[in-house]
Amino acid sequence: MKLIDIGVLSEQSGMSTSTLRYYEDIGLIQSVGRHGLRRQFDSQAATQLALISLGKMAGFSLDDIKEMFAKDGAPQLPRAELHRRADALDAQIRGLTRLRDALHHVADCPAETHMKCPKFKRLMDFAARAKARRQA
Amino acid sequence: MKLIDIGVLSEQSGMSTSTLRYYEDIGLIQSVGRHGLRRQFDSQAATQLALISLGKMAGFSLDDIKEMFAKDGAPQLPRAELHRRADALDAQIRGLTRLRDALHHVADCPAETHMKCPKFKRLMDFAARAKARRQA
DNA sequence: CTGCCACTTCAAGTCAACTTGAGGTCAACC
DNA sequence: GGTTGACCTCAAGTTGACTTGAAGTGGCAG
Repeated sequence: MKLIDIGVLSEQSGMSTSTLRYYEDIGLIQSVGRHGLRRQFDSQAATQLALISLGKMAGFSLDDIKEMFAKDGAPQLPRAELHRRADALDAQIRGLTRLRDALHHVADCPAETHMKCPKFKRLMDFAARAKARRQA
Repeated sequence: MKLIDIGVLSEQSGMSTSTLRYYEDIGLIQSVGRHGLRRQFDSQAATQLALISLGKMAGFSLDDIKEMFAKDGAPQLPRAELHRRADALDAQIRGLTRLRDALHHVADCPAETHMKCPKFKRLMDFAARAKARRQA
């Protein structure tokens, strides 16, 4: 297994070396050795960082991500919980799709006020309902 | 136009009154009067909060959201920029879809290590590529 | 008219996720 | 063998987004 220097991993992943050190501190990733003082990682670290990156995109906290995947990308949680989180993600994806549509809409709609436009109103009604559900 | 008390808006939106005051402080929403000391809002405020809610879901900062929509939900930015942001959202939606699939996968895949599973590898390859693009 | 309670202000506190600063180390290139 | 540059540690600082605390106010039910 060939090792990669923290600097290389930083470049590959787009995360600063201080972030990588921070992630190691909190136990999110592991280095497998040193070259002089410099941390060395194996190629699994790149996979982990990819997962972390996706998890952050989805709005999960680092703690959430930490308990979602073990260091090898294996699941840390019971199946049912993982499916539950995946379903929550689905709801979020639907919300984002609405926001994307709303953005395209306000960019192009000729109605002088958006609340007069039935399409926009539908999008906002959805947002209101989504919010109410989240609160419950 | 009938006015709603901050407490009612708080209940409707699922945001605490202190959050609503904070949002008013930073200019994200506007109250239209007082009943005694209590802020009163009009029904547009509910729409704004719906947009704010969606924007936060998408990972936009409050500042981003503030410049994206004016107080009536009208676009604050040039069309091209709004479309650009919508496209960025699209990329994010694709990433979240992959994460959702990855979650379902790790929950169910019988392979003893995930990196041995071609399906999982494909998902992670995507994540790595997405990250590289973002950095550029 | 007296409580009560949800609001009010304003400053300070909190939390996650990093970043920065000071002072130090070491492999590699000249 | 000296310089350099990217790393090292550890503590402290920063940012965004709120929340909390203390002290006060005012409409409304009884």
